[in-house]
Amino acid sequence: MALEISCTRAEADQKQLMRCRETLRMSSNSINTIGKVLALAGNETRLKILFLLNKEGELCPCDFSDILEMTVPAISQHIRKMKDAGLITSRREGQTLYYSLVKGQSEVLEGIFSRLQENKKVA
Amino acid sequence: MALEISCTRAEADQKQLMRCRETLRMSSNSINTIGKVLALAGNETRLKILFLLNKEGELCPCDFSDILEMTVPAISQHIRKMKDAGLITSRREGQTLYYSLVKGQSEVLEGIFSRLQENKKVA
DNA sequence: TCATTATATAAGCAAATGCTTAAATAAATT
DNA sequence: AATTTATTTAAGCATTTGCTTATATAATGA
Repeated sequence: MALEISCTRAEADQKQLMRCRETLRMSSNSINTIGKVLALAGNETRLKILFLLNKEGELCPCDFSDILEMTVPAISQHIRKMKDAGLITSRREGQTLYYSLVKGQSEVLEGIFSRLQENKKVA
Repeated sequence: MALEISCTRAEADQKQLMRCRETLRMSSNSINTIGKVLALAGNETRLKILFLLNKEGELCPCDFSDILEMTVPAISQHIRKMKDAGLITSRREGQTLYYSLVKGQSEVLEGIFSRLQENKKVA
């Protein structure tokens, strides 16, 4: 891909194109960070896990396996991704690992949860 | 996968498991809808497109191709997914198609944009 | 009408994703 | 120490995703 500005439309607003590039450059860190959170939450299984953790406080992989009717390894692999991203954390009690949300880690997620809980139109 | 409750932990809270299932059942439509939006916005290219549309009002595929340094077909395919999902719409002016956000269609997205614009910690 | 421009669509392919099953860890119980 | 339980990790595989290139459609202008 060429790097120079190349949109050939007669109406193309070169200043707008430059401004857009600058906007993205300025926000690139935020976009990258938020994009990762959205990609994680964009999987239905993970969204359910996050939503339930928000509502119940903490749950273990075995619980999720029951609730979501999925194998424990499948759950465990989803959990790992979210833990790696710093969205959730764990506490051990005997053999059981209780997972919970890392609070204040994602205001975007918290906004989503509030919408889901209110059971409003959420699109 | 078995359908009955099967978590065998001594501490397993059967009422909690039932409550979680009921919660998911109640919110399943919302979860499904929001999950699709998050999956779309969870791609960095699409997130940038949505972000720029929010900021600039409307832009055409050619603009995005320039700004994001990607081929027009690549852009066009991302746009299609978001249009199919009802997140964006288009207006024709001669040969050019101007795309814009469908307002009020996703409050979740709007929340994300406001965070990005403020350039705050967004995780 | 023919060429040009803007966009979309389709086919092909490499990479990423999300499951499965089997094996490894770790803690509790016997 | 050996067994059971909870969880993780790893390997394998089918599906999905997101690009590429080539082709189709649609509008403009010579």
